[in-house]
Amino acid sequence: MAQKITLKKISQDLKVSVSTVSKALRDSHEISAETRDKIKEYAKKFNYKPNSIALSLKNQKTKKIGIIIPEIVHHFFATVISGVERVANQKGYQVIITLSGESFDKEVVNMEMLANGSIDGFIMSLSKETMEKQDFHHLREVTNQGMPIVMFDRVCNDIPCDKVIIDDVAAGHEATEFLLRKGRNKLGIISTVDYVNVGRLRSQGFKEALQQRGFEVEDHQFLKIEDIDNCEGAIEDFILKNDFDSLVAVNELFAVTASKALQKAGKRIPEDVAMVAFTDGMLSKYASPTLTTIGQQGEEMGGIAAAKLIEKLESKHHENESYETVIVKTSLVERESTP
Amino acid sequence: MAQKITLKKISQDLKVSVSTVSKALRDSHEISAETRDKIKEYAKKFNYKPNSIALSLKNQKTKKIGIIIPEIVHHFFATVISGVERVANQKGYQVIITLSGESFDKEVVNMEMLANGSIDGFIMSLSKETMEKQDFHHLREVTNQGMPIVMFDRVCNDIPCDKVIIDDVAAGHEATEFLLRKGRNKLGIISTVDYVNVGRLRSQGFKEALQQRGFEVEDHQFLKIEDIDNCEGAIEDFILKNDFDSLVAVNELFAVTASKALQKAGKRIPEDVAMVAFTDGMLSKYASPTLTTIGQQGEEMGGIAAAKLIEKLESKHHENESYETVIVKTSLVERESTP
DNA sequence: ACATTCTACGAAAACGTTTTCGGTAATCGT
DNA sequence: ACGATTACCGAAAACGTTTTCGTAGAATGT
Repeated sequence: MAQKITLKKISQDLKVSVSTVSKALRDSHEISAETRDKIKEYAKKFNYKPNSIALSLKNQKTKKIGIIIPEIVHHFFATVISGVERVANQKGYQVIITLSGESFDKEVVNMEMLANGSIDGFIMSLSKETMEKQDFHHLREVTNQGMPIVMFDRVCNDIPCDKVIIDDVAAGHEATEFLLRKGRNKLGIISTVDYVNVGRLRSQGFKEALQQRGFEVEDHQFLKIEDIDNCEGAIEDFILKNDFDSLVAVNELFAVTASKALQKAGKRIPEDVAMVAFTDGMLSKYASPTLTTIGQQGEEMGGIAAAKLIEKLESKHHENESYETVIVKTSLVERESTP
Repeated sequence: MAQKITLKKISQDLKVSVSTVSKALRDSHEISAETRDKIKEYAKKFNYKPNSIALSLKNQKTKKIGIIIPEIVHHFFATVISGVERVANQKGYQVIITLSGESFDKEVVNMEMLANGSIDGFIMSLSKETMEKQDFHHLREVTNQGMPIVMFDRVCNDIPCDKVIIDDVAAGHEATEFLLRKGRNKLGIISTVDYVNVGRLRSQGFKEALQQRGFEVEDHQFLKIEDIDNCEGAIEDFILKNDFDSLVAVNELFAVTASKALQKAGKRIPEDVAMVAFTDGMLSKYASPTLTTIGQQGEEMGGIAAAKLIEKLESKHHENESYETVIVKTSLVERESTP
């Protein structure tokens, strides 16, 4: 019922000017104590809150951050958002989220919708289609307009912006080396198709680790999953056709699927086959057996991304035109899937 | 570099008035074809897009929906957001997300931040603290200002608004009845503390189902978890002290934890103990054994909530002051944890 | 030829703020 | 007592739109 109260209404009710009300509420010395108190009391009584849209228009900044990610139901992305939200809120920013659903077109549309003044800057992770097409014109348009972008996880190098990533090669290396140190020597890796950066890079780390130890690396050790939602068959094939004593999986889902297939085939984990997965999420913690994982620190990545974006937004001095790539350290969490 | 282009800049460059530009771009008949084309061409060339903040201020509507949920890393909430986002986007709305982290204060603060004109309406699920305190003044303030709210899952009855819930009593009944029909007769339920609605209601359904079948229901059949992050001990106790042949768990986490504890105690699932869980998420699908669950249809709930909110927002005729509670049907998904 | 109707455009208000600039009194200094 | 300062307040511009209204000139009607 009680419609929203504005400066104008207060000014009319109290027979003063709008500017007087505004100044009074912001404790300007130009207003007498008497008038100020009267106005403040009235404002409080009617629960006045400045209209944020009007402020945005006036100040030319919205105090909002736009997020574009492929999916929100992936635990990793959810943790990133959680991290972004935490530091953004703490610095007085709000978070608008849009989902690309791994679609290039939706990514472009969402970006255009947000870039029309709705937000001050972007935090995003590219869709699979975008990675595949290598078409970044929408990103370039936004940066050209002077709107900063911080990319995380799935990034590209063609756009000048800050980035927050994990060193996927090193992490792949670490996972592999960990298995080698446990005495394993017949390793396989279950990865994604190559245009997904993280899959390619982790595979590369896998390869490098093996080569450093003098192993020959052969194609049959690599499984590249195309359709993540229907991976059972491919994974089952993979483990049956090869005689691995250990596996690296670039995400939890592949790992759990492989784990089940192995158990079904009568192999014991970790005795017969050891496993290391990426993304330390729910599944790793609660699968049977629980999975040794390389944690992706989504929460931390989100926090860092938000901090960097806000820093850029609030350094009005535009001279600051340098871009940084933050590499977040991964952490190996040992669980039951490794001896 | 190329700063954002506005109507004013176009009008100056083309030596016409701002109103002419605006009309031309909106295909007004008041503008000659020649002028219109010239303006449109220029606008396209410089990629003009109307500033959404200015539009929001002018139209007194933002085309944005505010979401407040306890946590985003819970799969159920993530699916709800996904559903909201889908239908909202399709109808030209954007989604702003804030997290209460189960804290009453943060819920209030977030609500106040969003209610200052940032959004047109709310979709929310209450924090645990709010449910416990039963303090809804912040909700009432918002509805009093004429801003609609749609609540889902964790709702309260003190606020006039639309609601989207599952019939938790019926669902608890269904889960229990399912086990009874499988011939089980020593049932237990692992639930949350009573101020969390869903836990209480599902427990009630459990009780009713048993009573209808003529069973006596005793306190030792109920476990109410206080601290969801440290539930192992309590659950282990619960299953060791009782000789259940089947369990209902009000969420996946409890179910998986119980499943592990049971297997550790040498019980086979489902032969010795059958289990039904709530929330059909990742864990249920990938745990060992996989879990029979009552799906919560988060995606659908989110979609319905968004549709109802937008419907309310766009029915300018304020006469429409009736509120509806939509009950989403649950679906039982049978997996390995039941015979 | 004169009144009327179109055509095509501009001026201005409105949305809710903040801030700069002016201006009127009253107070001060000498 | 007179100029200068101070205390207090209002007008107006600005942010970027859309829309209502006004109006000049041209075209039309009789």
